[in-house]
Amino acid sequence: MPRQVDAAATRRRILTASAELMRRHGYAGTGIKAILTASGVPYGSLYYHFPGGKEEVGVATLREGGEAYLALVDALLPPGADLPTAVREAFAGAAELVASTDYVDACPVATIAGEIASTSEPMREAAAVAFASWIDLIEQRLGEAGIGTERAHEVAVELLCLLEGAFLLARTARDVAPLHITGRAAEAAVRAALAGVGAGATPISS
Amino acid sequence: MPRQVDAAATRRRILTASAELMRRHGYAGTGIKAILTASGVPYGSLYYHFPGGKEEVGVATLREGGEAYLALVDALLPPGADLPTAVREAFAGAAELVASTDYVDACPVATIAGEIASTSEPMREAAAVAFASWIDLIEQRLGEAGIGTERAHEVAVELLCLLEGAFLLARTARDVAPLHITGRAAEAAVRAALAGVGAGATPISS
DNA sequence: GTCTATAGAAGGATAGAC
DNA sequence: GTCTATCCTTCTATAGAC
Repeated sequence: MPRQVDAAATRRRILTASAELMRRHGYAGTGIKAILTASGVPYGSLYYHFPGGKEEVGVATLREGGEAYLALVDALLPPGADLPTAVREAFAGAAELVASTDYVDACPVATIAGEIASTSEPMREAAAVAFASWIDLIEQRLGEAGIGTERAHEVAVELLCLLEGAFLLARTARDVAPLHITGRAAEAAVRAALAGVGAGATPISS
Repeated sequence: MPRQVDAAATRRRILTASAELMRRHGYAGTGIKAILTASGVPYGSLYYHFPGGKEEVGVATLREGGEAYLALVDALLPPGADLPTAVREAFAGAAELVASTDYVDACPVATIAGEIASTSEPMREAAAVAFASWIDLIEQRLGEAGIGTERAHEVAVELLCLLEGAFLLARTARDVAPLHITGRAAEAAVRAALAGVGAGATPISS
């Protein structure tokens, strides 16, 4: 069935183009035609794969971005990693990425999410799922390091907020300084949480 | 000269409508016609006051939002305030605002900034100026509390990133929890910075 | 599954009367 | 300074051939 293979490839081409365009121009600023032109896919094919039209493309784009970044978090914070160091390096890597792409590539979800949070329920939910999945994974890694569940959740949220805020400031100012500053703050927050581990809770033994 | 008064009023009506619409639908998602309808201003008047068209309206909207929030920061963090408490209350107030407006009113700059950062230089610069003005003021207040200039700048950036990230997560998840979590983190960050004041630097005497 | 043509609405902007 | 009429482009979406 080469048809199915082509179909999957077409879908992927659409989503790749959509992600790239929406990251630069936002959701409302990205036209279906622009996605078609960039992906080399004709009009009819898009509506075959995404009968829900632009909004469905947006939802799928957010989902893909969410999964991609979840894999990235998993790679940057592997089980058993030295968390403060890993976190610092993650922020440093983010700074490199942003600068090397001339301040367009940052979070694949944030830009779209901020734009449609009060406009499209399906897209808002997809973005919320993506954020929650990242927080859950970070929280899990912090928990494995001995930090209590509730505290681990708070620190995970804090780290993501620092990163998203820094992404926004860095792109707006065209300056990676916010990512380095928040990187240090994130490292400190993780260290502080780890320092509280010995007092009462059971630390990891190895 | 009642003409001038009316002119200023017209300009204000346009910017008020623009801010409200762009906060909800983003920049690209807000049409000139929608601004006209919402403000009750006719087509020609808008292009008289903003010859640069939509982009000039966007720049002015960002500028106004920046000034409004600068005044808000000034009110929330008055000179001589107990900073950890003031910061915690600021985040709590932000949570109330966001929830009470059904998760549409948050930062008047962030949503637009993320959308146009890679698209419109004039608007990007206006957003950057707004962010920088807030950071400068926060930094000044931290400095007045005895925190060294460099450290004060870092903490100011950290606080703003926490707030912006939390705004995004809260609006996306329709849940104010991120604002409460980051509020505690922000308070802790300020306390930690203040704790380091006595060691070498001159603390405020009063 | 793929492609083209086109409908129908909405977009930004301008001209020119008042 | 204000207002209306209108131009032209762009947008999303659909119909129907292949």
